[in-house]
Amino acid sequence: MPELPEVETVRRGLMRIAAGRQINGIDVLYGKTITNDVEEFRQALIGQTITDIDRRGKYLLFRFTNQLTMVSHLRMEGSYFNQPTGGEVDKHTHVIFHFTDQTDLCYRDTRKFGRMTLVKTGTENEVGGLKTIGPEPTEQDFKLDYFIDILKHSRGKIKPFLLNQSHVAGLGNIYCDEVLWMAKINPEQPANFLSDTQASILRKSIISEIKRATKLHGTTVHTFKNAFGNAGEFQNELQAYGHAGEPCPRCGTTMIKIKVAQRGTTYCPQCQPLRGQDD
DNA sequence: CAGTGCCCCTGAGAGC
DNA sequence: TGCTCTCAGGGGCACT
Repeated sequence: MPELPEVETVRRGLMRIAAGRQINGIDVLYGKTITNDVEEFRQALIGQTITDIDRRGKYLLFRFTNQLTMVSHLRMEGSYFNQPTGGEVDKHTHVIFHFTDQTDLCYRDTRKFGRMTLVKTGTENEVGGLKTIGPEPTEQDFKLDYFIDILKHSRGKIKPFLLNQSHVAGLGNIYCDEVLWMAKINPEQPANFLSDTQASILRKSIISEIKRATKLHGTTVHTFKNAFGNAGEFQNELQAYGHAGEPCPRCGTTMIKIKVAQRGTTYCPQCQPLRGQDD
């Protein structure tokens, strides 16, 4: 499930296999992947060249000549890879961009959740979740004052709060469990019960964890592969996610798994106790 | 407006 | 063996 570090890894791969290439044909094998009219999408892009690939949160932004931007979200299992034109096409490949250099950029997505939307460059912030997306989880963009302020105004649980991309961009289920474990915060803690100290520690954990995971090319669980078909290395670094029933690396207590807002959630009941407002 | 819950999808794995 | 059921989950959307 690509989260920010995985999407950034994909972006870097795409810069090498797609940037600078000119499109001379597009096959759309599963129409729902494209939210535009499929024929208009194809006609608008044929003849265009990919000039750059940017990222905002978990969204990829393919920049084309002719002032066009394709917003691509991988959701659960979307992936890109390249191969020589005419290569084999499996049943989960839904979109193929043919380049003039006789290579293809293929989009594969087993669960068909991923979406692509073509818009005029400059209007991409009106597409889906980009309308309300929060700051990037970096030292410069994700300010402590801002974080403390939005926490105080939310009575919901901290885990779904962090999964909400309008609060801070890029966190998914895996990194949420990791940063809450690092910061010793219970996933069901109401957001407005966090102390300023906890908020500060949590913010630091988010920034450092995303940075560290990006450096290690993301986490490979299930099927995530980067644009070169390689796995990330960060799965070896996970402390909480996927470790239910095992001893907490910090205190040895058995980690437990519960459901929070429909999401599987692993945490240490000893290190991450539920606290009241005055604790 | 904030929060909740359903839905989109398929494959893996469990249970019978 | 083979069927059915459950689970995995990001984000859009309807609803409270």
